[in-house]
Amino acid sequence: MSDRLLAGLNDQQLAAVTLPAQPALILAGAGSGKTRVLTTRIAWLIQTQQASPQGVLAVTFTNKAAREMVARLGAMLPISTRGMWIGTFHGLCNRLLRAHHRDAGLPQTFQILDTADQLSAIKRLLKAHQIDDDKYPARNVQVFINGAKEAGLRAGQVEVDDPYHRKLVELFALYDAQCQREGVVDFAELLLRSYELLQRHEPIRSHYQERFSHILVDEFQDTNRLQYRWLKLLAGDRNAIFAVGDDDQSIYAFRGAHVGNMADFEREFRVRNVIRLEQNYRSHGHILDAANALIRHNARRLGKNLWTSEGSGEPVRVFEAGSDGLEAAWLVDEIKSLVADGLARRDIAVLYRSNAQSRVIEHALFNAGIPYRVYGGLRFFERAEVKHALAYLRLIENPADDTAFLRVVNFPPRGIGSRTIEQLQEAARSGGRSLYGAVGGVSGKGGANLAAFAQLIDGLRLETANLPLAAIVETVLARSGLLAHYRGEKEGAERVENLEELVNAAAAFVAEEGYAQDAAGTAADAASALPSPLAAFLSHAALEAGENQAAEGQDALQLMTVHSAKGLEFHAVFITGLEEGLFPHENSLQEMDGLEEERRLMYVAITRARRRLYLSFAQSRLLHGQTRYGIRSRFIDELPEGSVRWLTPRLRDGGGLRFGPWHDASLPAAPAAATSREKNGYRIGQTVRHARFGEGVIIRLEGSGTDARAKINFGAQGIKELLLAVAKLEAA
DNA sequence: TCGGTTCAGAGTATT
DNA sequence: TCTGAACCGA
Repeated sequence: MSDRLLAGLNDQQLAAVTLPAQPALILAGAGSGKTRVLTTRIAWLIQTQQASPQGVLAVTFTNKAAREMVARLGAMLPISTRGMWIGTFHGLCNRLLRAHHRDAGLPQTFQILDTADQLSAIKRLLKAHQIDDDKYPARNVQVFINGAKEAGLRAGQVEVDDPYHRKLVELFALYDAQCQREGVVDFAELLLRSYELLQRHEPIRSHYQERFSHILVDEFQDTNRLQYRWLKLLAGDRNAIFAVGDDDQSIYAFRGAHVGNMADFEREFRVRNVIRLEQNYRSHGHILDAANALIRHNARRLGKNLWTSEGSGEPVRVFEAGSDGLEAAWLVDEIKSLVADGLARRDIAVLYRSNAQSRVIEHALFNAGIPYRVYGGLRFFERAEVKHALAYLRLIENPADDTAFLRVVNFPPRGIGSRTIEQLQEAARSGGRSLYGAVGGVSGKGGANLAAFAQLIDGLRLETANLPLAAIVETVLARSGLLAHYRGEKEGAERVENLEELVNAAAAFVAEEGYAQDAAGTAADAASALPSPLAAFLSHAALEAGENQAAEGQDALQLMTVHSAKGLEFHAVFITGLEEGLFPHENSLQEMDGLEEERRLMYVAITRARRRLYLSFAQSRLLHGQTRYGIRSRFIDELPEGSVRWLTPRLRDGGGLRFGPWHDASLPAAPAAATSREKNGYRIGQTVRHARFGEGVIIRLEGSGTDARAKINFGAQGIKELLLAVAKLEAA
């Protein structure tokens, strides 16, 4: 059984999957089977009983990655993945805080502010304290606060030496106090708060440290400083962190990612097991040669070189266009011929550095009648009408949520204008209460309207108390007047649809996800009562904003930024706008290590392509209303000539475009699985000690009698095959 | 409260 | 050039 699990892994993958419980760093190149290693590792640990499903904690950055891990694990193991701690940093922290809300100093019903909610909370704060918003724009304050939190710092811990920053720190403290009063936490707070929870409460800390015998981290290069400390704290003395990442694909420094965490981890945890996954199962040789050559221009790397057992394939094609319009026109022609040759549109991606570049391309595609999908944009739970509905739901759960209150107090319009709101805010401030709590403090017509609104919320709370989640949502939509309001609007049809979709989402949440899922295996951890289905749904809405584009039905070309292409792969990839100033972006050149990050971004872009890669740039481009003349990106010149073919006269002859048949390389066939169980009292997964090699894990048992042999992974010492009769193994 | 006008800014993004 | 936010008048 475990042999089947391990079948088909290459040597490095096998070594990684079966490592002993020690700190390990896996440098997983693009397309090297990273997710497979992660999930197989978990399955291996569980199947060989080195860990129980409850004893594993696996953390990712996106819900998508977490879902994929759960799905693949479910396919590998006949166990329920429910109740396992596999999720995003934020999702897991939320779980921790829900279970220990009291110790974390939060109300049971605490709600999560998304980025937009946080910004409006800050705006409100600035207004209340009459801060000059020219000097302190809400956006900057937000960046400052989140930056501090992501570095693990509270207001009192930020060191400042000028009046400007002193004021920011002051606002930081006021903001935190406001959140505390309102019972809300922002994204960064989820992490910081749960870090502090573990740090300050020894029993809770040791409980989880003992429970999680194995911690696995995906995309380790993207962790920020706080996440690193969080992991370290949770790992305790055991230190069994299995970190998988690729420093060459670190492209999120701008949002706090600290690649240095990889080197820090290696040093601080004295990692003896650095394993490189360099065999690439995705791209043909020329594409990998281009990627390798490009990334070699970066100085600070842990070092890695991708290779493939497939052939060189086709060279990378480069096209020079006269203008951005002509670049798009060429793109259209090229895509048409790819499609004519039988390639599915969904297997072709057009990548660009910044969103604004999509416009010209979309225009050309639209005129040519080529179906396409643009990634990025508003997600389901971010739509105004959905956020309105959620605000009502939040108020039912937690009336002190002023952000939610202000969002819907006069929506749909009910005669509560800015005057009334000001009076209410004054009453709330002087009484030290929430807006909701201060409703009685406003007199006159506005006051009456406010009272009616408060009654509406109270009524909803009572009415929905015992209803199933979907019915709660339905009731709120009807009684709040939201549905009626949008039905009466000329162009409200889509909004009405979205609101109806919200009811479906609620029903699906209960049915599929099962809000009580968390409780299944973790009842012992949950010191307090479970959150209500409504609270769970609201967290879900904040933590998972949903799809960012609809209609995936038809076969459409894929348009996206290079950033959003990370982790994806396509048969054919176009990287467009390869001009100095655009890619690498001019703003990045001023930044510390900015150029290297841009180069990594290019590396990510190149390694998305399986079979065919196009690079293009334009001599002129309309930017901010003005024609800019660009020169081709240095990144093109950093590619090896032998792997590149110019389609326009430049370095080499132009030459006609020829297309070969598509070769689809499948993964190498898995060797036939052998069977083995216990031998001479040893079993697979067992940790043993060898006089010379130290501790290792048995990964295979073969032969019998005097010929009985064991294959053992000794981590840094490598994988050895030993005769059981000769080697003196002790059970560790 | 809405709708039009003016003005600044324009990079990448998940939770 | 285009977009979104802020602002002012009806």
